[in-house]
Amino acid sequence: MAVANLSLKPVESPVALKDRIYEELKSAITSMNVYADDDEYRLDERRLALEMGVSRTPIREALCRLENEGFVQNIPRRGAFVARKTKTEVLEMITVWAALESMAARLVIENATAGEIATLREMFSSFDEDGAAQARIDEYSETNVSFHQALFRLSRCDLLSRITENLFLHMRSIRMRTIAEKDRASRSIIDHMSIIEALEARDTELAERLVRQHTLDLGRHVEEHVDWLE
Amino acid sequence: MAVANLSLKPVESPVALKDRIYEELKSAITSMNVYADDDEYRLDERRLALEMGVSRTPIREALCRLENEGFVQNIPRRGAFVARKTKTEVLEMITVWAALESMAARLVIENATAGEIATLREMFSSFDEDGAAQARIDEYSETNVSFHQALFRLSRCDLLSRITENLFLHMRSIRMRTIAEKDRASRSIIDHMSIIEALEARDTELAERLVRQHTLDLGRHVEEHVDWLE
DNA sequence: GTCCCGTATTATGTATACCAAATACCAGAA
DNA sequence: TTCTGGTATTTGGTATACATAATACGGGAC
Repeated sequence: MAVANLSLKPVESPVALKDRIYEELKSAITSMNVYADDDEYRLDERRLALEMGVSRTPIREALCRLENEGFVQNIPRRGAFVARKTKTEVLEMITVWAALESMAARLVIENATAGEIATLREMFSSFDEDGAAQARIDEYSETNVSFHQALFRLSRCDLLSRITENLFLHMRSIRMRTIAEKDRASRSIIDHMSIIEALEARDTELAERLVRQHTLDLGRHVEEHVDWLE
Repeated sequence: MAVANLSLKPVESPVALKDRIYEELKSAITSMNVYADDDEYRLDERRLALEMGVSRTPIREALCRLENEGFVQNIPRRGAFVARKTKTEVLEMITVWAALESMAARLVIENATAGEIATLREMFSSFDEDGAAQARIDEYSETNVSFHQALFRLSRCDLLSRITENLFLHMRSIRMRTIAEKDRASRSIIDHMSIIEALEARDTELAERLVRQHTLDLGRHVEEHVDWLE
């Protein structure tokens, strides 16, 4: 018997409620300015359930995941709160970030093609003129994040990307209050160019050191200039 | 009014059911030999609830946490299974480990006292004679793990330790099937001594490189010799 | 007026019930 | 005997109900 050779794609299984709620809450939390004031942001299960039109159960499962990822702090018998990182925790996140990204740089040199590395350079092509980065600071900030994410993608190591993804989201909250310090942009673009050059030259040790130093510099900057974290 | 100056410690809040279940399940999963045969180990919610004498709710919350940590794989509408890592995933874990531990080495040099570094050396004092490590391979294996954990502890970076803790647990399952390869012990002890010497000399770059290479070597070994992972 | 204690209320932790999807099983036909 | 299709059962996903701990509030005493 002839078998119909249809090219079928698997039907998408309906996404579970808890997963959609997780996404919804996560994006809500990461896009809010947690450090704007000193209020604690409480996440009332009952209220959330009511607002989202579901029962408490999937809300709780979503909060559980968010707690494991560090976006929510759950105090027994008290409830869930949007997590606020201490300065120490932020500095430790930056340290881990530095460790992971410098390893990513090594892997990029091992695994990425010259063409792929070239795409990194292209990302910054529109910021060539002096002061362009400061002038379009928001746009540059986006490119900045994309650059670091691309580095992880080109490393071909999923786990590295996955761990860092949450670190990025945490840092985004921090950045919301750090926009003021625009003078770092020019420094940043120089760093990035040096990193790209090291990658192009396939200089593993140099690329690794530059990436690490770039991130640790951010850490030092936070250490010295950020005084609004407990 | 005089205030009674009693030295009281906070009453321990009764540990929530879900947390005890989490601990119980985690230790059960990490101590079992997941890779012994090809069976899938199913975690039936109802059966677990019955066996542990609780309802399904706390079981589900515990499974949720374990899933986030990668010990359990939850297939929608199918149930929870003890997670089996693919070879790729194991290699990626080792890569991340290498990244984190080489950063830990840097921090040890920055933050640890000479006395603390000396404790690392002492850990291996009973394995001084040639072949002692191979002779008492189980004991050496324990010391081995302790050494790496101590390195993270001395780095004074909680986040590094915390992330690595789960990596260690995952690797333990792998090691259960790798005991056969005893010839690696002598190589391992030489590596560790070189690392300790670099730490004592406060040679950051060297220590970092040695630590990274030591772990990446393990990765290469797994890559080449482990054929029982999918 | 202030402080303390007891009660009421609220919210989390846990248990249970219901529903829908997936699998297993069985019967019937080729 | 084997394959197919339908039904039954199992099981995870979700909703709801109940119990208990924590907090808030109010009344009474000093």
